[in-house]
Parts: sequence; C-alpha cells; structure tokens
Amino acid sequence: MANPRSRTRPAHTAGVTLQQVARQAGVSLATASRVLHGSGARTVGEELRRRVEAAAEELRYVSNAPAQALARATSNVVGLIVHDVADPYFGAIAAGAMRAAREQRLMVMIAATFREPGLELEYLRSLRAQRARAVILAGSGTTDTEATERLAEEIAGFEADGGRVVCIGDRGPDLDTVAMANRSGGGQAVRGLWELGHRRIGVVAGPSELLTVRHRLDGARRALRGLGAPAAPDAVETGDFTREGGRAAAVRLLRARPDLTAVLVLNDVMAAGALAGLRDDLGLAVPDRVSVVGFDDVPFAADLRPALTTVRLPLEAAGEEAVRLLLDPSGDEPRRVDLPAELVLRGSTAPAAG
Amino acid sequence: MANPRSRTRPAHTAGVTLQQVARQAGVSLATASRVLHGSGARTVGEELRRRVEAAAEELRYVSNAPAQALARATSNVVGLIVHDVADPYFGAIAAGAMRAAREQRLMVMIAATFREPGLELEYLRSLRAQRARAVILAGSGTTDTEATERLAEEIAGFEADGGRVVCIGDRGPDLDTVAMANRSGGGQAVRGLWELGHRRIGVVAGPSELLTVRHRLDGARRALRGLGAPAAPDAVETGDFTREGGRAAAVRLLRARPDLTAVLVLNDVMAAGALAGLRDDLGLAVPDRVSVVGFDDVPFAADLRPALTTVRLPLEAAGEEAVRLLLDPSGDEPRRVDLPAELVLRGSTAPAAG
DNA sequence: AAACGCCTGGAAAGCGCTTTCCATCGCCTC
DNA sequence: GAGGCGATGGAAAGCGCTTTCCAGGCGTTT
Repeated sequence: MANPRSRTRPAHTAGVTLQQVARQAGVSLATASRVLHGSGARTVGEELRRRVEAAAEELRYVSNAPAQALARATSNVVGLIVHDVADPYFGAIAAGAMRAAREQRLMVMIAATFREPGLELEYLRSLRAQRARAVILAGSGTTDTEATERLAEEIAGFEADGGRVVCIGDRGPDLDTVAMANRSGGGQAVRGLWELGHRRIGVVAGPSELLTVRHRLDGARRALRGLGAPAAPDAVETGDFTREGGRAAAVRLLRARPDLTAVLVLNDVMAAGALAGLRDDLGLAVPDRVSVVGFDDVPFAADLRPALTTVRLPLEAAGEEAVRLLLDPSGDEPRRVDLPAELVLRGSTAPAAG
Repeated sequence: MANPRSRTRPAHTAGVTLQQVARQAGVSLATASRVLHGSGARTVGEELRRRVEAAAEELRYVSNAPAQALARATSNVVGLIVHDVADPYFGAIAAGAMRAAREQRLMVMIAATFREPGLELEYLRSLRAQRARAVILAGSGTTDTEATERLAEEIAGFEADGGRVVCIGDRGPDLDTVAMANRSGGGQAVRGLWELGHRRIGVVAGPSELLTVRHRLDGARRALRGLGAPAAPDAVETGDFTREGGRAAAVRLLRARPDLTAVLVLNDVMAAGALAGLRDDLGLAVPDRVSVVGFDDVPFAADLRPALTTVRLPLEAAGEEAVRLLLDPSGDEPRRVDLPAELVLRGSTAPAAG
C-alpha cells in the first residue's frame, strides 16, 4: 500500500490532491478545503467533517504549501540571513529564532552569506522570490553606504510586496530592530577593567566597516575617555572576525604596545584566538601579565582556560524577539526592542599588577 | 516610484507579475516566461528577449517561487533537519550543507528538533508539504523501533512524492547515506590511549538510544576486547548530549571507578563538561592523573585547556556530500559515502603514569 | 402564513507561472 | 517550384488550492 514504485519516478506523478480527498469523501473541493485548512471562519457540518478527515487520513493526504501560498498570497515561511551558521554567535541567535518559529508554526529558510557582502542582497532577493512572509537580517550592518543603500532598496521592495523585515542590530531608523547593547557592553568591559586597576587598555577589534564593531569600540572609547584614561594614542588592532584574526591582531597589539596590561577583544571567537596568541606566540601569562575580556559570551567562553571574562549578550533572546516582532501586526511605526549587555567576570581578568 | 504605501498593506495588493512584464514588453506570457525563467529548451529572438529583459528590469519584477513550484511540480528548496543549530556539531554540518547549496542555487529550509524525537517526523512532514525537493536528516537515528518505522513510512511517502532523502549517519540500508566512521573513530581513540600505556579506560557516552553513540561505543569496546583489555566490567556512564550531561557523567564515572587512568568522551561538547567536572568537582588533573579524549573535533576543542585530544570527523564535508548526493540523479540503487575519522592528539592525553 | 435572516454546501473564478500544442515564416532540398 | 523542416511566437490548459458568491433549507419574527 502506498508503495513507492521507483525512486526516480517523475515528480508530477505524485501527490494526493485535495480534489481527490473531496471526491473520496463525496463532498466539494470547497468543503474539503474548509475542513482541512479552514481558518475557522466557516463551519462545516459534523458528518461531512468526519468524512473529509477520514478520506484525508486514508489517502495520506499532505497539503501542498506552495499551492496554498499562491492561493492565499502569503506563506508561513520566514527567512533568516546570517553570516555564518557555524559561528556560535549566529548559532545562538538561530536557535532562539527557531524555537520561536516552532511555537508559531513557521518554517525558517536560512541563508549564510559567509561574510560576502553581496550575498546578503542576493539572498534577500531570493527570499523575496520565495514570498517569505518575513525575514530576519541577523548579520551586522556595515558602513559601506552604497551596499547599505542597495539593501535598503531591496528591503523597501520586500515590504512593498507585503513582507516584513527585522534587523538584529541597527541598520536604519525606519526598520524594525532588535538591538543589543553593544555600546553599553563596550563601556562595561572597560569600566570592569578600570576597577581592577588597569589603566593601559588595548582593544582587538573586528573589521571596522561592521557597525557592531563600531558600536562596541565606540562604547569602549567613550568609557575610557569618561574615566580620564591617559591620553595615549588609541591602542586598537583590527582583524578578521575569526579565531585566527583575533590571534594575529592580539599578537600585533601586544608587540606594538608591550605596556598594555589589559585587552578587550570585541568577540569571543577572536578572544579564543587572542588567548592562544598571547600564551603560545608571546608567552604572556593571562591574567597575570595581561587581562583579557571577550564579547558575546558564547557557550564555550566559560570553558576556555583561563575562563573568559566577557560581555554577555542575550543572543537566543534576540532571535526569539526578532520572530516575535515579525508576527506582531505593527502599525506604521517601526518597532524596536533593546536587549541589555552584562559583564561576566571570570578567570581571564585579574587586578592590575603593582 | 515603487513607493511602499503602508507597511500593513494587504499582501495581495503586491507584486509585479510576469503577465505585467509581458504586457509592458508587448509579448505573450509564454515568451516572457521563456526569457526570464527559460530552461534553455527554447530560444527567443534577440529583439523580444531584449524587450522582456528591459521590462522586467524597469518594473522590478521578482519571480514568484511558489507559483513556479506549483507549475513545475518541483522546487529548489531542500530541507535540513538537525537536533540543535547551536550545537557546533550541527553548526559545522549545516555550514557545509549551505556552502554546497549555494553552489547549486538551492535554498535551505532548516528545522531543529531540539532533540524531541517526535519533532523530526513532524518537520519531515512539513517539508513534504513544502514540496521540498529533498531533505537531509542530519541527526542521529535511534534504536526506538516504533519511531524509526514511522519515520521510514514518512520517508517512503516523501520519496513517493518525488523527493529525495539523505541521511547523515546510518538509518537504514535502502536510504542514501553519508556515513562517518564512528566505529573506527571509537577504535582509534582506544588504541591511541592504549599506546600511551592506558589499560583502565572508561567511557562517557551520550543517550544510549542514539545510533551514533552506539556505534562509537561499539568501536571502542571492540578495540578494547581486541587489545585484550582486562575483563573488568565495562566502565561506561551515560549522560545527556550536553556540556552538563558530560560533566555529571564524568564525575559519576570517576567516583565509581577511581582506578581509571583515561576516559573517552563520545562527544566534544560533553568532553568540555567532563574536563570541567574532573578539574573542579573532583580535583583530578588532566592529563596527569587521567587522560581525556573527545569526539568530533569541533572548532573549540583545540582551545580548551588542556587542548582536547579528539577524534576528528569531517563535519563540513559531510554536509557538502549530503547536498551533492541529493542532486545526483541516482538510479534505484541507494548511494553511500563513507567519510573517515582521525585521532588528533593534543594536550588532554599523556602517557599513563607508572 | 409570509418574510426574513442564518447556516451549510457547492460552483467557479482566480493566484502566477510552465508547457504543450498550433500557427507562421523563412529557407533548404530535390 | 512544391514539399519539408527548424526556428520562433502565442493561445490556452492546467498545477493545487482559497474564497467569493449563490442557492437552499430552516428556524424566527410579526
């Protein structure tokens, strides 16, 4: 029964249709539709309802989502665009988003740009073609104004088509956004180090065109200035948003500025690399010789040795909030959710020597 | 121009259709379709082709994928079902799959079961409703025969509808599968420890109903027997496939069997927990007092301290191969790709004392 | 008892696209 | 110069579903 004759059978041979279910139940197509996918706006008599359900069960009917999407002009698919699924930062956001999606019975279509800027645009367009009901832009915005503009255009098009867009992290004032406290986090990290007695604090940053990096750095600098840090030239090194990028940048930083007693790394993955670089390449003890603070508090941060002091961001919550925002039938006002950052002290920081 | 009047505008107001493009270009719908989405089977004259393209550009036409899916009875969507996107194991697989998907211009719809067994079935069904062209089952199979059977039924249905299914890890002999060398890996880990002089080797395993766990454990046991390990009762503790699960199980194991000099943890995430448990809860030095070997070689394994000796699995490659298999127009023969495991020695293992 | 409204069920018009037929047309072959 | 053929464009029939109308059948209301 229901024997799959051949694995290569042409696709169009397949699939039980609602029409068949209706026929088998002896009712009209309309009635079958109302029973099986009805929005509750119309009731169907007990007897017919039973018959339709029995027929569907017997024929092993599976509804055809594309057809429904076409007829209804709306789908239950949401898109999620990230830089890299393997990065724990995005993994956590995705996990939150998917948990919320499940509650709302949404399917999520995920796209990874692998940090290629052009791909974000391309995927947004594909998602638009898929008639996704909404999309979440989880990656950071950039300072590249041309790219930003083209993206804004595509977003406008998407919304004109009836879709919704929410950004995780600021991208523009008229977009729904879930913002994490990057500035505040940068500030907290600096103040935490300051309280431990550190006065010469360096920063390992990610690519400077990323808004996220900008904001974190900005928060750190502002705090430094506010505290009246010695007016030395900024000690900032930039690297890729990867472990190796962090390692190389940290090594460069401490070679150039051996006087530093602490470094703030603007991303945990980079911080893992920094820890390795300081230890293995430079032979500098953490935290005795130099304290290290990371950013994000990804799951493995606590397992590094020394355990990483870091700025915790509610990543999963951000993913969940984003989905919530998508469904929320907003008026014309763009929505905004602000999520806090919190410094978590662990073993990679210690009072400044002396 | 293309002014999004209101963010809440009903969806059906929206969208430029092919029909409109055709009209604007002064050609028939058929011609427009052939120009814009043609499979190359038919050629369209230079002049008309130009006009259609210009019209599409001018009207900012975006094709409607659900409508195409309906008309063509096939889509460019593939499903990917994982246990947990935030787990680096699945993160790596997903990254590989998405990279391959991008090359093939496929969109991937991802579903996370959060390790709830029933959800796998449910999502497979949803993916079937979406008329996904194929799905990748990335999570481990289980020994629960009833669940397995119901899944097999759903898979058969999916294939009868013209879809393809690829499993990562064995699920059944008649399914396309990408298999990683779990047994061999378990064996290699044990032999590695043996060569270091360890004779009393314990195992921290994940949930025993998971096939992956079974295979890894099986490989380890077989190696142990082959090497003529002392016929003591097996020292195996089981825990959740999480950091905390690994921590608790490792603590239990070493409390019950303080004579062990080495433990193989069947998953890196659990191994991170085990390292913490041995150090913080039991005060046992790794690797001096007890050596630890993990499994998977997820990215952070090398950053743990001591760096984790582990069995490396080509996770990304598995994801890529899975997608490749999906597209490969197989005959009726189920395909199979075998991927090797390799023991990577790092700091968490040392020669047995004495 | 006539008129009204409500509740159910069905017919049928799409939703946006692909693809199969036809119809042309210019060109080549014998 | 008639018959054929390949290349090109269009008409129209769906793909599987939702939803708007309509048509009856009842129970109420005056």
